Amino acid sequence: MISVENAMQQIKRGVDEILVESELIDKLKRGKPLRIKTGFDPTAPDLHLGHTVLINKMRQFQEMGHHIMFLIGDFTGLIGDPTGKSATRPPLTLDEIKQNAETYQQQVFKILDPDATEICFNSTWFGDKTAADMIRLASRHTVARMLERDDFSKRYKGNLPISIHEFLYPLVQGWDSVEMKADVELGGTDQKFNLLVGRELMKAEGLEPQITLTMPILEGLDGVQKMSKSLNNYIGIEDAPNDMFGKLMSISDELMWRYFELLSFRPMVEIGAFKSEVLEGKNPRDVKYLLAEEIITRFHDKQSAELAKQDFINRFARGVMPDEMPEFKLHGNTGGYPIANLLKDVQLVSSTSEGMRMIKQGAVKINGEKIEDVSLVIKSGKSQVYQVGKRRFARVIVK
RNA sequence: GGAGGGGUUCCCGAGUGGCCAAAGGGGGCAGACUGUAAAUCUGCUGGCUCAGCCUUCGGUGGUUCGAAUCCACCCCCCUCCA
Repeated sequence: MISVENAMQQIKRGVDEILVESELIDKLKRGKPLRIKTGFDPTAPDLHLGHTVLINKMRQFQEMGHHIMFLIGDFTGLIGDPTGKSATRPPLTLDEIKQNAETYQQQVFKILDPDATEICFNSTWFGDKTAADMIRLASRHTVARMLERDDFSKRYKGNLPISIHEFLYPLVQGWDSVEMKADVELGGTDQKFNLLVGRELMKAEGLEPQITLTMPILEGLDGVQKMSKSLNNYIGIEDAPNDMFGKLMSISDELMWRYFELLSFRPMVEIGAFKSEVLEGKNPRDVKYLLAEEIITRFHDKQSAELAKQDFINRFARGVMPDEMPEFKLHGNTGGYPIANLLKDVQLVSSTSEGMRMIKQGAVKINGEKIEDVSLVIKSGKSQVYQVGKRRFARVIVK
């Protein structure tokens, strides 16, 4: 095992806060593998890079030889985590939870070593708890303390609803730590409150309290709001290589360094070297290429990464049309196919109104030539390439 | 249980009988500029068979030539009192 000092240095990469750091050092000094807990709600079956910040940290611990416990909150999923929500979250059904949990595992093992990861379900110990048990657990915390939580107090002050069951969430999550005898629990910064409840419950049960380690929430493609599916600013780990490449290239230079720190497995020294090169005049785009290639290699493979890069350069740096694009065969009326309908029917736009707007704005091209006539009718004939904006293409033949 | 406030388009929020497909902002999309950067500027932002028509302001029903706006009942949220 590596030295404690060295380990701490690695562990602290990208971390937001460790509570309490000295306790973690003590635990590491014992030289035994630590029990590392991370919990996930089975709510979002499609993982994106934001989720992987935490998983990367787990992997790091795993590589150092610690025991990784991946907790699937199948019981907590019934509650719906109130964290960071400005509204009550609808609870999931059992079926949804089961299915999501499956998908979760498949995706997570693109980063973690499945053989060295323990998967836990909190229904194991909560499933047969009685109402009386829950009341006992609920008595462990006060309303005032709960309301200290940022998201609760905001909602409370903002006259927004908070359901009683949402108060149970942190308690249940905390109890998981007791059951799992966690040494360290990892979570996003928004989880800090929940993680600390775990600490307290462990103390109250006479256990050594867990260390809490929080990771920052990754910003989405816009660089401001957190990466999330609902904001549509995410890169899914199952996104196609070309999509990943494009999305990664579209982030700002500033954000790129953040992505390097939190998503890349390159040592910080190397990343620091990239930074100096850019300061000395290297085009940040070229460094961004490296990031994109690394990420795509991780979730697909090296070859796909290279192809994606080539495709990107052809398409955007040289303005070549992509080789692959969706193809459609349409059957027009005798009069032909009105352009706006055609664009809608091949899903380049979501409505004919939008199609017309796009034409008026000069965003629509046929075989690379801009069209201006909103009422253009496409006669049947050979296949042509239709383009809306810079990224949306389709090859269409009207019969 | 009582009193009061509120529910508007993707989000926030203005709108109290016709000039309302609904101000303003955010977000999004497109164009210019670029490295598909970012920032900035400009335009667009319900749908359709698109100079016209159709559907939308919590729900249902009503008043009216005409309703997001007025009335009735219902549903939901918040505040204060109990």
